[in-house]
Amino acid sequence: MNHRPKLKDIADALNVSITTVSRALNNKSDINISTKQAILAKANELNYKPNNLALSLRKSSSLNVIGVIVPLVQHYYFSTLLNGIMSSAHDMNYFVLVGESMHDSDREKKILDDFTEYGVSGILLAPCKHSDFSKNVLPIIHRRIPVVVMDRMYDNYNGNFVNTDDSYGAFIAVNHLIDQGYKRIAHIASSDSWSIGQERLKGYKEALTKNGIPIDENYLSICHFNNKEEGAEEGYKACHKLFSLKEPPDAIFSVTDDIAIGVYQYAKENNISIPNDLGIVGFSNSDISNFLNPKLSTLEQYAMEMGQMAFDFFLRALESNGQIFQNSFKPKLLIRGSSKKNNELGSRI
Amino acid sequence: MNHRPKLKDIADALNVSITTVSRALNNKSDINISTKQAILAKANELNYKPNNLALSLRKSSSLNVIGVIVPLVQHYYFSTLLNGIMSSAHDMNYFVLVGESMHDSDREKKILDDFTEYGVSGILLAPCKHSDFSKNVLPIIHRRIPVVVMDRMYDNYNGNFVNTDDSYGAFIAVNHLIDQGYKRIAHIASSDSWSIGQERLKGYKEALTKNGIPIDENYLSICHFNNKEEGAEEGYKACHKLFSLKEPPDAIFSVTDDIAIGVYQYAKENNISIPNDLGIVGFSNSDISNFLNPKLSTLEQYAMEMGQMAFDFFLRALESNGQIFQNSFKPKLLIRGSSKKNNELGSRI
DNA sequence: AAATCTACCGTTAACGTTTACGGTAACGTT
DNA sequence: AACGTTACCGTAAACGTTAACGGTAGATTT
Repeated sequence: MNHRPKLKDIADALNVSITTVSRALNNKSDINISTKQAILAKANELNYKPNNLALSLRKSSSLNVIGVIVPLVQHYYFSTLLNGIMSSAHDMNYFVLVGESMHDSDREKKILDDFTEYGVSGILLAPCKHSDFSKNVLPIIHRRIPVVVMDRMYDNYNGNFVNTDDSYGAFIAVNHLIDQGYKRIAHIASSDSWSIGQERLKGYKEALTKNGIPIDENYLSICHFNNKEEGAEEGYKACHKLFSLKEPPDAIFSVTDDIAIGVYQYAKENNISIPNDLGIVGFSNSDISNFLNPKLSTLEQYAMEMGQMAFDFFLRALESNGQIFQNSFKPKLLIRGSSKKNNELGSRI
Repeated sequence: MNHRPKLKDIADALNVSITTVSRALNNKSDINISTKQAILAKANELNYKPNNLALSLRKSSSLNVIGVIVPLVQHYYFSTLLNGIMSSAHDMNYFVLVGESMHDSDREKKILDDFTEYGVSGILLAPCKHSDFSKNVLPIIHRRIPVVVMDRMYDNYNGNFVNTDDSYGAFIAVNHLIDQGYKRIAHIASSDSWSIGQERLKGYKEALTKNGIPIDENYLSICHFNNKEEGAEEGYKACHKLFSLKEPPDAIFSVTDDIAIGVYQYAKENNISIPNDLGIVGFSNSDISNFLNPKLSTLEQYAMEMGQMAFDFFLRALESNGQIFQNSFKPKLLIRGSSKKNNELGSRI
């Protein structure tokens, strides 16, 4: 007879009521110190563990469970984010339900609804492209379930979030290219209207104007992302367009690392030398950026720290009532081989 | 009033008992067809959704929830595996709890215990290195919770599993190198006693002997993995050792792509040309393998399909009683630039 | 006409826990 | 002696659902 011990087992063994046992284990008052100790000892002896399912039903919300939604776990950035969330969650004894929106807003909504129906105590969401805020997220906020939005930002959103200071990142990246002596700096941007792309574009322009360089719309090449996260092809096309100009750029700030890969391909096929003929800086510090040749300069986004903070924000939002937590991480410029124009010292530094 | 509708709401609205409503919604017998229809209509009108928490308590196991444990989500192979699992789970309306063992057996055990305590209806486990089967997994199997082991195999394990036919993969890889005309083929192996490394070593040896090539123990370089999944350094060292031989190898079959990266680094620093001076084949088709220069020949492991099948096995194990499901995926050799010795036609084919 | 069967439905207990409420005994206060 | 207070503990209801069991009315069989 090997069933899992419950309150009744302890109660029967000590001839007390279930309620008393519950009181002892939950540090409630109205209990004698010696009974309490006896109960605790017995609980320990029987290796009692509270039944989460019963607790969840009682509290009518899944205890210690959060839901996390990302567009795609395979993307290094998101898996790093997930890693950060899960490590914090594990420390705090939280379970993590994971769902993938696959960059489909309807699927995202379905998962969000499933999660709330399941009774998660909070939701951490990295929205997909074209995610519909009022349709997908608002109903959940109205249910008073803590939500932390990560990475992408909704327009006029003023709830909990953690994200990257994209315009700052773009600014220091372009500034760096200017410092290196590049003169005609292009930007391969993203077509969608999401804040990320817009902010990076903004930072790009700010850096140019601050350095007294006029903004040339010809040096703006827009990438139309499909939903499969395959930026390389788009980067290739965009690069081709830029090099069809009478005066092609001598540097590119690419809105993502993926797109930069396409630039590498174009450069290789057309004997354009990186970084001498063309400097390039990406965004994200994807794992691949380190294995390109030369290594791609890029912006570290602290995805793991973002994940940890997102979980922390969730916890704090759960406890405080209605307080709002927000943070933008300043990305860090990683200067590698792809953007060092005057590299007399070689790449061994 | 805006609370979530329950059986009682439907029952009250139609003046029937809760049980009758339950019967109607669950396609049970002992119910009049017209009452049933009325109930279904009402349920639809009120947008009734069953309460998972209550159901879970009743059945004393979390309904439609599985637990998945991988060593590290950031690893492309595991996130792809996860992706496969989650897509199938989503189709079948299952929730997926995810945990990371971080290649720590004790942590793995903790998560496994947490999952079973939580009441998941099944567990999909990609064991960490040095995972302790009898300590971590056996107790769960004894609880009759369906377990599917993925990727790594335990010694003498005869439960449900999906994995890769590693010896086969190694065999065709080495065979390919021989076909290309490489003569002195080394193997950078893994030190741990896990089946994966052993099987790949076995396949390596089989290919050599089948082609009448004697096995030279000097061409066996063992890598000592740490737990951080950083194979590149180890690969570098192993490669250094091999090239200190009087007669260095002209080809390397590397037990993983990560290790192959270290070989690339060594080759670059020592002006060894890949694939002309040194052919190399990796294992896993990691995302990076495609961005190395030249592209790394490697073995596709079908991680996504493995994940999908693992979930399918779980479902079938849940329904059938005690039946066991097993499958080994034959990996596919992806011949890329790193192993084409006689590439007169260039790499444009 | 009595007995049996069938179709339909409700009552009740159960899953394991928490909590509002009530109760008892001992003690102190008027 | 009557009352109030305190410390401790148990009873019962509740969370939302399912399932064993029983019951009733009508139809069918003996």
